[in-house]
Amino acid sequence: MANLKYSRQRASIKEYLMTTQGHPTADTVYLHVRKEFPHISLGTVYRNLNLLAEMGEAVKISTPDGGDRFDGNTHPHYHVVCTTCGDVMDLMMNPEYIRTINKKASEHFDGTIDSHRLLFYGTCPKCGRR
Amino acid sequence: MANLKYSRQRASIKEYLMTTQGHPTADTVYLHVRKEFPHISLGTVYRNLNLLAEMGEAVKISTPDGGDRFDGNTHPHYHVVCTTCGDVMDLMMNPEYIRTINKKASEHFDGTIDSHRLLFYGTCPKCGRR
DNA sequence: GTGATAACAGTAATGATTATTATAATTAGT
DNA sequence: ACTAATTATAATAATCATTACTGTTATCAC
Repeated sequence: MANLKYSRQRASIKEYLMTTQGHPTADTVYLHVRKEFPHISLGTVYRNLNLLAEMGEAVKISTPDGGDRFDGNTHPHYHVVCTTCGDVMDLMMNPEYIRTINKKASEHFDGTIDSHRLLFYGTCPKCGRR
Repeated sequence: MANLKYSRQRASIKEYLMTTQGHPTADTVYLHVRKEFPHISLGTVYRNLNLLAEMGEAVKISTPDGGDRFDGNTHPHYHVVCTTCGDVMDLMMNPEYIRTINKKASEHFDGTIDSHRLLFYGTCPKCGRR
């Protein structure tokens, strides 16, 4: 774990994830970090995003629609995909309830439930008023 | 809807989905249907699987790990991915509870929640006893 | 500083899926 | 049943997101 050297690029990627409100794709991160490091490559962005996710300093959000997204907010929470504009938003939920879902599932499964991925679909406030 | 012609290939794909216990990938379906139609192409399998899913005669299960899977069981239910063997199993849950999740999420989101995708991770009974 | 090691940029490769196109099968009209 | 119109097929090419590889450069322990 300590055998991970510092890199300006990774620091910049993390900085961007922490400050942005949205849930950027690797490509979006790439376009932004490029302003600071014009020669950064998309492969480096992917590698560092996955490194950050492994270290628990970021969260990878897999969506079946389009590419994966990344979130600097590591508190356990869910996400909503707006089916109109495609935007991804946070959905904070009681951690207690999150555990409850696993427990409930265990009752219906003859094995062990460790975790789950939950993604909501709906309409965001912006697209809703129309 | 009626402008959909019959095809032996699609019938065979559906037949396989209905009778198999598992949750095959497009490739697995391809390998099986091939026994009856040695000249079927993977593209045809994909197109018909998606057609069946659109018509509500099958369900597409998107997993972030590996390719999509398909299920002939169209009753609303969830799935568990065994983190040991990679197998995908059904997890029947009270439809009431499924609706409850959307309702609960709505309370924490300033917009509309229409649906959700939920995938569990755990250990299947077979891998568990070891 | 020096050298080992990890990170980098650039590019090639992969894997799953979708699009394209010419040919074949299926339905509909007569 | 015969022929034309329509739609599906097979084969291939294209796409998209992501990962792996290669040689070069930066970081860190000594």
